Amino acid sequence: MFTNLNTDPGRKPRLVGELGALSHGRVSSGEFKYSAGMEIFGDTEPADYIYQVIAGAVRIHKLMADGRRQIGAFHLAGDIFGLENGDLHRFTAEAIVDTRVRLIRRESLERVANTDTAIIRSLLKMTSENLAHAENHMLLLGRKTSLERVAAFLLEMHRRLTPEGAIALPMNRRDIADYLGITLETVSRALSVLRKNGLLKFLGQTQRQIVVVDPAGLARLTDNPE
Amino acid sequence: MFTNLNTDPGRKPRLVGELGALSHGRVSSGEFKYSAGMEIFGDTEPADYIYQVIAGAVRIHKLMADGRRQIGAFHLAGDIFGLENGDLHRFTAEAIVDTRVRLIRRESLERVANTDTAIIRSLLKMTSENLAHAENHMLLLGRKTSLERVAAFLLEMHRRLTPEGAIALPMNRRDIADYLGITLETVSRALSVLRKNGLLKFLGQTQRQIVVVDPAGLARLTDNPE
DNA sequence: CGGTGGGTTGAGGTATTTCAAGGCTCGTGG
DNA sequence: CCACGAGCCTTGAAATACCTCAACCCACCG
Repeated sequence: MFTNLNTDPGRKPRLVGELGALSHGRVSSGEFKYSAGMEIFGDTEPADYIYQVIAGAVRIHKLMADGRRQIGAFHLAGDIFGLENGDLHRFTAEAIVDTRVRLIRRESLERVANTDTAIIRSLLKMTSENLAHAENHMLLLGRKTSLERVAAFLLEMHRRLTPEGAIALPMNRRDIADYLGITLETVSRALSVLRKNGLLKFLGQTQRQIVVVDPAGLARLTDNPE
Repeated sequence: MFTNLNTDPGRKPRLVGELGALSHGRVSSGEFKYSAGMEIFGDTEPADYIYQVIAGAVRIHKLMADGRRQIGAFHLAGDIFGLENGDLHRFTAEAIVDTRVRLIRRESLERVANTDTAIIRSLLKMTSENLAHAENHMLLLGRKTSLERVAAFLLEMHRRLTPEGAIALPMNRRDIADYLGITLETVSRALSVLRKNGLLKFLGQTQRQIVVVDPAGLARLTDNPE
């Protein structure tokens, strides 16, 4: 019943509002499916396309030589990702679950942008939103405790994929850990603490857990600007 | 002799290249001086101006309710800061040392941007550069050891304010610590280790230290994408 | 000169990591 | 249709990187 909360294709794609030209057919775009775990693009690859999640979930990350990983963001239905100013991608992007994605040729976007300032403004707005997210995430990574990080994560997911109140998390504990800069065991322990304090419930024991949170209670634990 | 390396007003301001209109006098701008420690703008204040460092150094930070601080970036001669997409600043900005700053009315920039796509493109480019910096910093804050963080910091400063090879750091240990998400004692210990390993020299014991680094050696210690 | 604002270093404490074991779910193939 | 392995999650116990607290030093300034 709750299984597809997060991948609901009925959700209104945000891009339509953001980049009017796309819906006017002035920019060439295609659609593509990636199954869980597939790489969408790699770090330092040429950024020939930008992407929009139609349904599913995507993680973007950086990897260190010894395997340490930092996930910079999760992208959910409606989100744009892979937008770069330079010629190369700065993250690797992978589908977390089976995911449908719209592809837009960058070249075609550039062409339209030359004559249409609204398009560039949209790109600027999206880049600014990514920047604001990264800035808040720096505070989390630099200064918050593990409990605060996990509370902030749940609040973010609550805000982004819950009209009703139940969250079906598409990502596993390792993904959450690499997003929050802690280990998967610490994530698990923090979730247990929150559950014991009644700020969190697991509905059903099915692999991808469905979660109900108490946003006001969690907000008291973190210092979230969002 | 090295005292003012970092605040050299002779350095070519980067803005001239970035925002041509400013040098054409089509955007109203003024100049202002802030002494060390002064606040330039505060978190959640209206973003009526954008700023360019002419000489000196600025830190921008977020503060938690209990005083924990995360510095998002240091801005040096030539850098633009305070550029927001929304109406409010998302950081507090303070002068680290005595600093000269150029102010540009946002309203006046907006007006020009309506007719000049080059301006919006410049804003997009600058925002993207800030984003790229934040993305790299997330990896540092989430996954690097204290030694790797300090090495990365020194490399960044080396790249940004050293044509010659000596760095006069404008910020103190607490600022560095809050930028790197560690404590000032840990910064100090890491610097001592680097010094013992010959990757770093202090020139002169004067309050604001001058530092000479071995970039290749430091690079081996971190995983820096920059 | 005495105080203040850095900075370094040591010793001990602690949050988080690491290592390890065990349980649950689900898909697959005998 | 059941057995089994793989993936995921949780929990415990021990190790450790970093933090906290504290002492001390030095440079600078009124």
